[in-house]
Amino acid sequence: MNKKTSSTLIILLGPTAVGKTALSIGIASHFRTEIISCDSRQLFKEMTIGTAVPSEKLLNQVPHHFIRSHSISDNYNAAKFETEVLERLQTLFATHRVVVMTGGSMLYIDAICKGIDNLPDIDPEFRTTLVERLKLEGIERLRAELKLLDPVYYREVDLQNPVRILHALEICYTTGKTFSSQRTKTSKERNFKIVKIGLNRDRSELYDRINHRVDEMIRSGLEEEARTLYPYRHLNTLNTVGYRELFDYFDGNCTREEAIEKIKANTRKYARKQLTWFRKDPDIHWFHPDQTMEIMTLVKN
RNA sequence: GGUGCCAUAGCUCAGUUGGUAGAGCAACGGACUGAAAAUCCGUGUGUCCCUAGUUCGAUUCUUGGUGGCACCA
Repeated sequence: MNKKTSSTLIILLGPTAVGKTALSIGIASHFRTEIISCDSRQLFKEMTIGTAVPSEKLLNQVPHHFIRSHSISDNYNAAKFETEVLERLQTLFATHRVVVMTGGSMLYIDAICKGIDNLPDIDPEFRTTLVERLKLEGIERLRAELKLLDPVYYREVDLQNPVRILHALEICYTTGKTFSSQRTKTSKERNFKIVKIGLNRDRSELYDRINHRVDEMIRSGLEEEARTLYPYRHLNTLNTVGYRELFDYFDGNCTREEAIEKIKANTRKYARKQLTWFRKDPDIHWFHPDQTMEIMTLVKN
């Protein structure tokens, strides 16, 4: 076995609020290594309370990467994450046999494990134009356009989903080629081993933790944090559970109590969506967060 | 204690001129390779409070309970 393939990335994943942080620090400490966060919202330095970034005290126990490292104005996406994390991993594997990655952003995890197709960046102004056209002309019109430009993808895509239609059109117009011809549908090879550990617990227990964590966020000043971000509410990054509900309250569309209940409900919904995605991944070894002994036994081999 | 109103899904409620019932929210399931905490699709889960009648048939009408609310004492 050569030196490269002996490198191992341990990925700790699971629904939001399941209890990943403490365990990730435990595992990283054991291997004297560092942690890469895989969370599409904790990336941003402007958001802290609502994204449940671990406390300074916890973060200081082990070096963390990709937490509050970018700005909400950066126009970030999963492909950029893939590039940056792979670079960082190369550096870390030079001095560590094992690196820990933890988080619950499904697409971002897959981007690291399987890669993402090579597509050009989309001009934000062009996207805005298409979004405007969607509003003015309706989805039917854009669907018809996609049918002409890329009949193959038209047959595969969820025609009710405006985001999918828009993205395909963006790629067709930007590259001058069909979107379908640029979708490889294959996984990239990685020069390190991947071990996926999934954490889950009883649904009612998970929901209790989510509800309590939201109350805790409110006590810690989530409302104030959201108020400072209110001017940037139209950025995609702020279309995020915990913020958009409070923006609704600021706009007078609901009461404060209703907003808080809505944050809890939407967080529970998000956790369910994560579990739906993870369920179909056969590579995940599932545990309860309290099974530290069993988990350590698995990762040591 | 008296009078009136109410009792239907986990919650808020609609409805059936008598043929065992449906909305919103919650819950549950699914899709998803460049917005992904995004976006999109699907599913009704029920002793219609209990009891005795009338009826071919009662969640619906009638009797008597029980519980809740309001008002009067």
